[in-house]
Amino acid sequence: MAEPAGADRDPEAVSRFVEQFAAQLVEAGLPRMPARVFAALLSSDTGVLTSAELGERLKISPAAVSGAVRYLAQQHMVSREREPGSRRERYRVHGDQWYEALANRETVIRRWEDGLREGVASLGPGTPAGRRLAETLAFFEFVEKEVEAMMGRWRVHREERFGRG
Amino acid sequence: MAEPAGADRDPEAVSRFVEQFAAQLVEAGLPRMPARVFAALLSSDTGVLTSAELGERLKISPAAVSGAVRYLAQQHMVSREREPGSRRERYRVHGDQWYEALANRETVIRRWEDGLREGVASLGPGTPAGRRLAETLAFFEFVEKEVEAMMGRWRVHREERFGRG
DNA sequence: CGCTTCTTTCAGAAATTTGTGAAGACAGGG
DNA sequence: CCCTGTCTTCACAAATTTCTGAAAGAAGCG
Repeated sequence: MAEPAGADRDPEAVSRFVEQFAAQLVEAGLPRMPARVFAALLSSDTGVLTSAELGERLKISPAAVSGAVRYLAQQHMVSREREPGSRRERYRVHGDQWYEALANRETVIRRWEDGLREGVASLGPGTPAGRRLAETLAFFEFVEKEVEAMMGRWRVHREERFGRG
Repeated sequence: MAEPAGADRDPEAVSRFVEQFAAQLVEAGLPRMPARVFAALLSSDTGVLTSAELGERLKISPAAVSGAVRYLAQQHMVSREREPGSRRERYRVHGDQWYEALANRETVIRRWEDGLREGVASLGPGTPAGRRLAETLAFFEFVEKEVEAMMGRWRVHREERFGRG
């Protein structure tokens, strides 16, 4: 029964999961290729794969891997490591950082807030519409603070439950 | 100086805001038409517009309005009301409900969780990959609980600051 | 210093998504 | 019971996005 450590167990099962989970990510707004690459990394044993491995498992061209990885790195969902002494690059899911990136989306929220502030100013803070926007803005500011606190609590919770990975 | 209540002040300013804020929403994953319709509602004085008004302000066809509104209603970001005694339909942003819909995304999170659970099972809970997925799953479960609590706090905070709208 | 291996960039083909016009459906009002 | 006004659905056209193959660009290694 034992698990031949190092090799993925049932490649088909893995693939099924990858595709299915990637589909969810797509539905949530992620572009397809990045979603697939990400899911593949997530379900790999080490959490690290090379460009070639990704291309092979997902049956996509090097170009597609390159594009997807760039996207994911920009979103801070993976990091790229240069294997010293080799031209190979390795991409890694940061075990405990990627979901912070997902959950935060700090930059995005900031831009929303900026947009809303402008809106309040230009529609007039005293108008009904202005007031509605101001309330929305307040909500995002609130969330921003809360999420930060929540992440702190998560780290504690996580450590209790999993030990620090 | 006063604000001619009822009429939007500077239609151009409103439009600028609508388009700019909609663009942010698009970037965050919302389809374009729904984003524009939503922004238009958000920046209207009453928070309620008819299909015709939307089409006129955004320069889009009735078909486009129909599609966008259906999408937004499914996401619980607007609600539709039938003006009794008229065939006109009115669409409303729920002042304080839409961001709950945004923040919750409960259904989405649930599906992610389901996907992850399957993944853990099929990759094997004892494998490194399985453990990674399990941790991710734990994270989402954690977030789900936290968000609920957060929303409670928000309602309190909101009431203090704005009175119950 | 040139060879080899891997990655990135670029232009185009293919597929998907998006919005329109036109026809159909539904509901009130005469 | 038909007419009118409003929303929805459908099929198609247009635009955008997405992925590939090919060529150029780095970086180690002999």
